[in-house]
Amino acid sequence: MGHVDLHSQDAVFTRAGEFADRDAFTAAGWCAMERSLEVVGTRSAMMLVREAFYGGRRFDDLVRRTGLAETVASKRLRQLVADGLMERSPYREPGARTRYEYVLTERGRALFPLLVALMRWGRTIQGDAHGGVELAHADCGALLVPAVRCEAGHDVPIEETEARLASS
Amino acid sequence: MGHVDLHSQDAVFTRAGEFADRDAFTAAGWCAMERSLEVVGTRSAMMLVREAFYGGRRFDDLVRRTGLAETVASKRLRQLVADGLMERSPYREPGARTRYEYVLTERGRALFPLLVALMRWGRTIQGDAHGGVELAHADCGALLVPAVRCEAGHDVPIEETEARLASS
DNA sequence: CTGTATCCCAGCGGATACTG
DNA sequence: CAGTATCCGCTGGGATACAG
Repeated sequence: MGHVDLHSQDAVFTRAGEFADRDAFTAAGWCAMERSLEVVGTRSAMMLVREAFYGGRRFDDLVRRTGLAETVASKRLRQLVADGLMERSPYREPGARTRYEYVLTERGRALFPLLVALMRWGRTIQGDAHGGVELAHADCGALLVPAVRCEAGHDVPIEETEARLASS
Repeated sequence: MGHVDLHSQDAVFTRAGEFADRDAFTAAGWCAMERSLEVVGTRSAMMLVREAFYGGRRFDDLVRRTGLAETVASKRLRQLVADGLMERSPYREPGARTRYEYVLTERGRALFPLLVALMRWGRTIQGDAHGGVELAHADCGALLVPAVRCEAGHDVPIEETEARLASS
């Protein structure tokens, strides 16, 4: 491999430590990404989470505003509750009978960057000739964009990203 | 709606303009998020993109390192190319015969924040008792985290997020 | 080595009908 | 209003076999 990169301008992650061995990954087993996809990898799951971020709480609202079939919404909500992304709790408005509401848990709210990333990336495809909902900073009106930082606070571009096996 | 929020501590997006009308969304049609999910909403798509970020290029590598069946990888790669996330181009190492390689396009590389969000969120579920691959800042070694900013550069928490209908 | 063709199964999502 | 039960088509993904 004398001339390693024919396309060195195409930035990819660097590989550190054992992971520099190409096949080490196979031994690493399930990636954290796949675990995420097991939980929120379906259209219905993300749509319900999105509506929850928009403030939807009641079953009927979630169904109507996602456009999902009731059966699908029902099953998915149950799973989202089981997975700890939402909580189903009873509440009663004064004078009304008891209802149930679905609210995002902390784990569910942790999907905020994921939601922003999905919505923003979707805007870039198929032109911008669409209506649709967009997310903005309430204080200044500018559109939201997903970013990548490290825990030390630096902005991290792709070229400075290192993939390695977790110490664990 | 005198007492609006029973749970004002549960941060959700505020709704601006027409979108304050709950049913305006239905008229807004497909959300950009759903378009994203149409393209990268499958396990195989994101796994192939992930491997491409790790530097995988050849069909054989992508298959082995994702663990996907060849048939699935083949079909998915073709679709990723059709969707403009990857490019398939011939190249030849000196003395070897022509091969093909798959490289991320700019649009594919724009999935970087999405990948980080998925990998990071996946770590938070099912404990941290796992090996697996983690992403870090090569310069300082700290782990990557997804963030949300606005185009004006402010960090934006959920409470300062506003959902509105795109002007278009 | 880099795929494609075919067959198969499981899961997602919708339609319809029915309960509390 | 807030679901559940049942059925059914479509697609994602794997196994096997084959081709350039």
